[in-house]
Amino acid sequence: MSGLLTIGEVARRSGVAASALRFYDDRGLIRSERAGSGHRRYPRAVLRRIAFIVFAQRIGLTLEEIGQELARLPPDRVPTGREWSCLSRTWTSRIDQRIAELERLRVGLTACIGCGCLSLERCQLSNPGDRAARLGPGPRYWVGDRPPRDALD
Amino acid sequence: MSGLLTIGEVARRSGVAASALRFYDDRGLIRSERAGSGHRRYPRAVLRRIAFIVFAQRIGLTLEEIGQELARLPPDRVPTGREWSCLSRTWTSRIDQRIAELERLRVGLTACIGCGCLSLERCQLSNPGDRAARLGPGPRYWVGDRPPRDALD
DNA sequence: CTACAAGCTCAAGTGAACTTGAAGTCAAGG
DNA sequence: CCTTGACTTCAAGTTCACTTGAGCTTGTAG
Repeated sequence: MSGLLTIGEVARRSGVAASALRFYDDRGLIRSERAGSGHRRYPRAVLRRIAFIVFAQRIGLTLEEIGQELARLPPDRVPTGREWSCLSRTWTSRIDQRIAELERLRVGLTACIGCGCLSLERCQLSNPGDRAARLGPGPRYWVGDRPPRDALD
Repeated sequence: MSGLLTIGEVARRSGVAASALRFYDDRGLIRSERAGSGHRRYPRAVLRRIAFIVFAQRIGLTLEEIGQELARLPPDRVPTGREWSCLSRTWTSRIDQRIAELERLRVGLTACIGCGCLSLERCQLSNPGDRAARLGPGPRYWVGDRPPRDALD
């Protein structure tokens, strides 16, 4: 046992498909050495890195964002408490925001839609602090964006 | 004012782009009549239906699922309390599951990753009750699926 | 009557996160 | 030596939820 893992071993141990690992490799989210044969060889530490990626994805970060976080952390060292707590704070608040939204939705589910009043006018599921919850095009009034004045139904 | 709305009016009032409304229309999520000109005309009730769709999307349902829910509800009547509470229960439990997952992730964020122990072996972020959280391919050990016996790092 | 905004259809494009397939290479067992 | 399985690259395909664009028609204000 060389201490280096093949892509197949990493896939089996992490639960992430080999094709996905190659994809991450191409995007620079994980780094591999190459055996003489051209085959990828991963240090065991890659498993922790992959766990980090999967974890972050479940929180809701895109691979793009995850890449940025990973770039900010030390590449081959365990992060210090200080480094970690910074990242941790950001993510925690992101989690908390999403939980808050879900809780608002749950309230709306019984209190607003149930009674047939699901309307922009009477329901205040919207929350001014939540503007950034979703960027880009798409429906956003319900998640915090203000509807134009004539939107009331 | 005829009581019927054009697609542009619906778009403005709902905050959902006209192109998205046509898309929903094609998929049968909303229904329109047609003016003699061929232009879509929507009854005001469509706004409630759209609100329902947007709401459900934020909870995390796909349009496919939303279509099924809508099909089960009465097409042109406000649902009865019984009808509603059935749907509401399902969605509430879905929300609760997701919140529970996020809370586990938050704990993991400070307790497990922070201390450098982010490993399949020592961290028990996994939760046996959460198997169905994500179907299909993709990494799942961290969200509840059991890793194979040799996966420990 | 003429602009021009708003609507129509249909096909194709987008972006995220991968997966699949083709065509070829490498390592180990019999 | 031959087969089998694991690996390689690269291009193309997949799903979801839309958006964009082309080319055409309708409705309305001046």
